[in-house]
Amino acid sequence: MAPKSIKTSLAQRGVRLTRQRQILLDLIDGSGKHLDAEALYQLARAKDPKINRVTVYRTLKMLKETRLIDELDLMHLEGDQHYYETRLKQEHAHVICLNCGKVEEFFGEPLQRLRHQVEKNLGFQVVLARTEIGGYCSHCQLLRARELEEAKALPVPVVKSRGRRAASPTA
Amino acid sequence: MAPKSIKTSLAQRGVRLTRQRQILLDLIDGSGKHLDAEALYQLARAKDPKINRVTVYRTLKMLKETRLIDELDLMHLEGDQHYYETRLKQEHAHVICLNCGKVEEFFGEPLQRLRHQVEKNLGFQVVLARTEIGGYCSHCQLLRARELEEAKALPVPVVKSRGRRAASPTA
DNA sequence: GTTAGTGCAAACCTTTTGCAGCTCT
DNA sequence: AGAGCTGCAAAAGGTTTGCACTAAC
Repeated sequence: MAPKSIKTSLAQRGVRLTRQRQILLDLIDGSGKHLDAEALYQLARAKDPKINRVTVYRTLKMLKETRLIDELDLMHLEGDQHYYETRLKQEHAHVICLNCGKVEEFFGEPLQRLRHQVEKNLGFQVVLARTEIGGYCSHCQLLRARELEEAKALPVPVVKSRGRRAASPTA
Repeated sequence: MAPKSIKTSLAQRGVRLTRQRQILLDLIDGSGKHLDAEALYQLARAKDPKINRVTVYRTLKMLKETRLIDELDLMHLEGDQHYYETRLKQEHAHVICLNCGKVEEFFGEPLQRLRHQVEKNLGFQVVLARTEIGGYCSHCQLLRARELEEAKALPVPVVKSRGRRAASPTA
């Protein structure tokens, strides 16, 4: 069940808690992962085969505009779709491995400092913040080092590496 | 002219400096603004009416992959297109007014701290970082306060406000 | 001369819209 | 009862791809 806070928050605004929305809300904060519209649609379809993709998009848009969920890009590693997560958690940055697609979350004071400084120095009223960091996770750094070693030991003709697609991101 | 550094950097990789690429490179770091593919295409067309939109996309993709430019979303305030800027500047966050679309840049130590902490705490090798902050600029905060005052003084029926489109972002 | 890069047309993927019918409060 | 939502079909917006031709090195 999606936490009462989101549902009551919606109810207070006069937003109807339809069957479709309940399903989507439960999925969004039930799964620990960052889901995109299509994944959400597929999962929702398992619970209600009648649900329409458009309803998913409309619900996400509404939740985003009412600031109940955050929209992420995750560095567009797999395409141009967006990912979503509840706003219940503490503010965090998303750290994405450009090789394997793994997504880690970083909670730490620089994020709050940043927010405060922007408010103070620019006289800005911060409503939402999104920090995404791309690079290589410790695992892929090792992999890459090993590959380089092998290349040195066995100098075969260099294969031109075109931008590789990463694996699907995980929470 | 785009700085020699970018052009030599490309030349060293064996990338050809075609007429089209020269135009685009000059535009990208000549204008102080954050341009999207379409704006870039229109500007490039003024200098070379034969240039094709596809070439713009291909060039941007290549520059992004070779890490010579950064891709921004600017909170998708006007649509789902991307904006681009050279990587010559110091790392900075983009602060976007959700009402008027103005984009300010924030340089400050929390950004470096964040980067360092992610590298140290997660053993991550940071390659690129993107921080976007949405909210209300000082000007729009005043506007909004005034509107609220007027609403209080003259209690007309509330007009439901649907998500408004912001003005085009500026550097 | 070679190979990378360009232009064109067409496809692609994600998201939005118009409208008629359904449903939650 | 009636506004708010949904589903369907169709379109829009942004970006990529296949292929033959062109131009940079």
